[in-house]
Amino acid sequence: MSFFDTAGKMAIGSRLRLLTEKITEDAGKIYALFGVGLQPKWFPVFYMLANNEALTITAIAKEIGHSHVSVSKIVREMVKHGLVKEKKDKSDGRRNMVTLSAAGREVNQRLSEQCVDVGSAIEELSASATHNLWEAIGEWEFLLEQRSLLRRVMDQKKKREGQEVTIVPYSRKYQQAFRDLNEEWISTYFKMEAADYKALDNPKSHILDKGGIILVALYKEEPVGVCALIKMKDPDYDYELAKMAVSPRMQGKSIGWLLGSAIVEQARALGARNIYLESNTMLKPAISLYHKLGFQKVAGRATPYERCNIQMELIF
Amino acid sequence: MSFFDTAGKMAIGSRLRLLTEKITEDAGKIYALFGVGLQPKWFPVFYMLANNEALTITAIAKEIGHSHVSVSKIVREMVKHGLVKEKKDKSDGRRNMVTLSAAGREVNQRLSEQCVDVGSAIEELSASATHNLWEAIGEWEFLLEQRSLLRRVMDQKKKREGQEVTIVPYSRKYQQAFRDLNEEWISTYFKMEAADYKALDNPKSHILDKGGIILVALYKEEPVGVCALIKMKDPDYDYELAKMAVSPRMQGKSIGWLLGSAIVEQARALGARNIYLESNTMLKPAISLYHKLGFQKVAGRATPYERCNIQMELIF
DNA sequence: TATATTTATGTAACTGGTTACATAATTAGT
DNA sequence: ACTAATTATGTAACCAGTTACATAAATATA
Repeated sequence: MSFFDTAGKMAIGSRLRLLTEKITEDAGKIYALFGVGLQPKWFPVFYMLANNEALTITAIAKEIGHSHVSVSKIVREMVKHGLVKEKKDKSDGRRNMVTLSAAGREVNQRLSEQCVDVGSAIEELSASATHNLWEAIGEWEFLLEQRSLLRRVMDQKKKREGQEVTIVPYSRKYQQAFRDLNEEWISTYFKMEAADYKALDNPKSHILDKGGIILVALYKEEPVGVCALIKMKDPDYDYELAKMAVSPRMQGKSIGWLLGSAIVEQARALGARNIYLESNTMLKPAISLYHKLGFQKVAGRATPYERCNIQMELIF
Repeated sequence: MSFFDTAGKMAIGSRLRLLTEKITEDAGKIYALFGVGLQPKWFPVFYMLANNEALTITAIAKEIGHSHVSVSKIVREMVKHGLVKEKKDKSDGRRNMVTLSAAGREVNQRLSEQCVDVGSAIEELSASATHNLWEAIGEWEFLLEQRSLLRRVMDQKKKREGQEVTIVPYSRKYQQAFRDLNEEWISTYFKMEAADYKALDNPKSHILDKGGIILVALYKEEPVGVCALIKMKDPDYDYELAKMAVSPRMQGKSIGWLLGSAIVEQARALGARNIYLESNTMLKPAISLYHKLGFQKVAGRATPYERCNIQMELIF
């Protein structure tokens, strides 16, 4: 069974399941060996009851990490075997108070010997291993609690894909993409306005020839994001960041951040004192991106765009 | 959920199951995230097929540690999703050869990216833990392969119970036990003989008063084993080890060994040159115990017992 | 060469859990 | 004081595996 050696970490779930199963199987035999009339799967519930006067189904479930349904079933089985008793709580009609019966307490006595032997067997096992499984499980539980495996994989994916994104300067072949990517989000959230058509249809004359810049983000050769830096005729501001668009199919790959920081870098290289931009508070991810890039909200100015309800600036 | 902290090692199965479950759950979401049309539970089978031209159900099962039934089901599901193909083996009509379909190979391409990200996520996770779960699992698999958990617990039990056994000298109150324990095994395997009754009914006059010794093994105050050292009137032998009996309900606690070595010790203290005994080869555990105590088979001598077919001696 | 054993696979039923949904009792918010 | 939300529990159906048993093909053996 070299599978786990070659398949690597992808099979960790499978591997854990197998180990769990092997241990559970032996656990069954161990209970039989000690002649304690207890099923292994009852143990967590039984243990909780042995160490508490009376507990509700839900309380047990929460403590041992099972679903309440599972606990409910187990309790039912144990009642049938005379190990526990159920009693409705007087002060709360929903609660089903479960307690160990006399027979259950008697079993608990005998169980303690088993606990000792299992404990020392595992102790001995751990002692002959260089890596402590028990501690390792505890750590994983903790680490996964902090940030789930899913989250961690998502982050890795983003990181890897981000490395596959390249930012290149605009050229004729990206004109269609420049228009389409912008039209896509604008018409999703708002309506295309006259000023949009002017800039999107004539990027060269309206942006580049006037001393502006357009950058394109490529993912596997395909343009998936664009961003423009437009020269402003304004005494207060040198450039405007505008027409930033990222394909919705490419969200979550930091493309916006890569484009944004590249454009800011270019502006700095061009000797800009500042950058201005207009947006809408509806576009939360965009606003938060601008924040991360260093932009700050500024008081209202005139704008040709109806959809603009927030204005920001970045001072170098 | 402090359960695992207090319940200790007895709950290791439960704890492993919970961790496994959490990981499996996230695994499902990860497959969804990558849009690879693969169910997590298919992975081990899929992986094996991706790395081998064609495999039989059983071969896959053996390699990934599932039952063949499970593999059979998984293959059926994957066939329905067009990922694999089945084909009867021409040279062996029982074999069902399974291979990846073109679609399956295509999925394999996309899966590789996922493998990379999952691999690095787990790598990163391991790096931030001080105890290496992966290695620990490997070690446990190995150690449990060597000696199962059941075996280890059995050994612990024996050891602990052995420590609770005390060997005490015979006194009047053990006369009944001395008789009953011996009669129990003799009449199970053979028939009580005249010589038996003589010794068992009058231990004082027949054994002790003639310079012999009787030892009793107590487990929780109860006599559970007996053994006699009888002075022999023989030029060759000083003492005979006889009437050794251990309650069948107390087997597997090394009581025989404790009694035997105590009696050998006493004989040595009495200045014996040797010990003689008679037994029957049918009683395998007894013979092997005598061997462990240092007894060797000797040639035939006269004996009052019909059941005797082997004679042994221990030379100091 | 006929028969017994082993091997490959499938079907049915079980197991130890789960989620989804339902219901009744309690608590909170106006 | 009433309605909405929450909590405790149960029932039904599902899930990913298992074992037990059945069958057919191949191999070993007398």
